[in-house]
Amino acid sequence: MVRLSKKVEYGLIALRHMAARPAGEIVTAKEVADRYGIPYELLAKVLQRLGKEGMIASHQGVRGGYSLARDPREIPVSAIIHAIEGTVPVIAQCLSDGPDSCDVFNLCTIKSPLTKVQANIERAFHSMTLSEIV
Amino acid sequence: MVRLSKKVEYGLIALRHMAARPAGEIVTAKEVADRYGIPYELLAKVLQRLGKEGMIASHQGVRGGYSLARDPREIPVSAIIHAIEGTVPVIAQCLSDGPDSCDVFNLCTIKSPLTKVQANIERAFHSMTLSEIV
DNA sequence: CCAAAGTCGGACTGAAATAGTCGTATATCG
DNA sequence: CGATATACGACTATTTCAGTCCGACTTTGG
Repeated sequence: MVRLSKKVEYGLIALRHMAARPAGEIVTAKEVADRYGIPYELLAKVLQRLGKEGMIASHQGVRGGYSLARDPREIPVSAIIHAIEGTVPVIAQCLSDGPDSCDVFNLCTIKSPLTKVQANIERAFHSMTLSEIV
Repeated sequence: MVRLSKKVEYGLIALRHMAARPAGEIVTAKEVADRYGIPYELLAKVLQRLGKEGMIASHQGVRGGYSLARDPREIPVSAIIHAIEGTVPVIAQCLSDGPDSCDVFNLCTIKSPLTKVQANIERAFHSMTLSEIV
């Protein structure tokens, strides 16, 4: 399968929600969760993560919440995915770095052609910004 | 994560292996499994699947095995993925048809923009054929 | 005919990733 | 102080994926 995680979907929905209203306006996690039927606790974690990555600004306390930290036109979808998942999405195991890379795949004959496809996919995610998610 | 399954990787390796030798030559599952260190039983299933989908021809019996059924230049990678996974890879849950489609995602604001990304990814897989996997 | 070498195909198990929950701490405002 | 937020880690449940096992069928060759 080639599929984004629910976390990423939720993150995109929340960010879009913020982008669709006046810049700087504060939105709470609960508000978004209720609005879109997303489990609150899970969304909260996603937003915390996005906060840590500098994608959104967090405001604690009683009138707190989150607000977009950047211009939606300058936030590519790829950055959102990366912020939430931590790792860069890699199409096939034999392309990944680190210890779990090619153990079986020393003999892997597929590696180099797949890097091209990989590049295409990354471009697809990189060329779309939050502002385009209308 | 955005990643192909092992089955697809194994399938690609096997098909490439066949494409790299004289057309019509018969190759056994065991042969490929040994050559690339792939679990035999799993590869066998993948090849069975590819056979059912008409991607390769199966030959039963003692001198049996598999052979490519089509010109490698006419087999796009997308067809291979589709044959093995059964379903079309869909980037996000809200894009899929059927019962598990939008239950939470009626309110999903992300659907239409993601279809564009989806189309890009499909194009990436569609534009590469087996013959290009050198 | 029969045995060996193949494919065919479903049921099963184990491991790992993902989704979701819970509890508690901390900050802020009125 | 008390209500309302975020912060954060530990825990559980669910699903998906990888891999295994087993029995059946098919063909070739002796």
